[in-house]
Amino acid sequence: MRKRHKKISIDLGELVSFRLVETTVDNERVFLLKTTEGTSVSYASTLQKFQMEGQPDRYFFYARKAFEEGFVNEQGLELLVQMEKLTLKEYYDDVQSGEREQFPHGTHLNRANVAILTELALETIEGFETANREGKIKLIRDKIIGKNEETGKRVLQFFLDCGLGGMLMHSRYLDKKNSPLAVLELYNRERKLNLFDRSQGEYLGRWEIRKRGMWKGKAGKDLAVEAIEDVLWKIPGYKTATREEKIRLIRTYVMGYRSPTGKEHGTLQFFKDSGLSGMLSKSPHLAKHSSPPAVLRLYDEGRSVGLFDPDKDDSIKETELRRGHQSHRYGK
DNA sequence: TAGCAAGCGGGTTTGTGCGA
DNA sequence: TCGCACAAACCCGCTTGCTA
Repeated sequence: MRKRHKKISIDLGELVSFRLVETTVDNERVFLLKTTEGTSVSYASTLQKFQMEGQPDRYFFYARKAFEEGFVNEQGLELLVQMEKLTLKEYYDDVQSGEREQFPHGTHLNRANVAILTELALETIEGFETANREGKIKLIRDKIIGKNEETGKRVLQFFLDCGLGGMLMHSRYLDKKNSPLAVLELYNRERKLNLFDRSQGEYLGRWEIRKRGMWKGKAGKDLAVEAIEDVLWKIPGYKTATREEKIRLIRTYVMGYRSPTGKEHGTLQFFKDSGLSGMLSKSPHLAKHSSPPAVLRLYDEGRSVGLFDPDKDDSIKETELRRGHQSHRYGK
């Protein structure tokens, strides 16, 4: 056990005198209130120690008072409200069942709490808890990104239905309010899952989780290029292919794309079916909206592949893209 | 501090016209 | 006939303001 904070003696009602100590219990960082009479372990037993079981809001009142009076800094306050997963699970279940209207005050002031609550919500998805990284990615993609086919709900609604609306709205550790992407990014960071790591074979594209204004500005342009590249990387062998092979693969799998829905086909439908219809119709970085040449040119400009290199015979011609290039069709 | 609701604005979907 | 190109409607992420 290592001491972190200086001893503070303060009269705060039942919290007669205590000092703040950080330690690790079962590999989980927890905060202890050490009183002059002994040590209380974890958030739950701290409440027990001070006869505040079932009164977390009262405990937070004192913790906040300690902060306001300068006995603990912001980091200290965060540690004071750090809860172990078991305790959070009880609060989570109480909120879900309606027994508790909301999470105790201060719950969302701790980064780890936010990650645990996100995890508890995700673990309501069957198989998530035991899934490996790839399994988790698949479940996130299938069950909460985009419209869930069973519930018809999207990712934000998933977290709202899990009772995490307050957390999404108020936690200081989320980059944006009510942003499902911010929640998943924090969970990903805290759990070190590398869900968005593009160097891995399977990963979540940052563009897969919708965000307001996501296609705007330089960041939006970079994201668009990344999204197009992600989609092309799904073509077997594309990621490591030479320029010539890339062009051949694009002609075969993109320009010659046959949609399984049997409606539209070709380049545009390839990108639509890959989840880029929104970018196609709204990205301000496309010379034309929903234009296959514009999409591939944006990608080519961003990655310098040389798809349209006028000095090379095998380059893609815009005329090939303006209409469906029937000679490239496959799969029918 | 947490939760809720309303409203805005932007992303997504859908429908249709047009040209090769 | 096919699929690109565009517009409009719809949906949902996000902000704001209010209350408990």
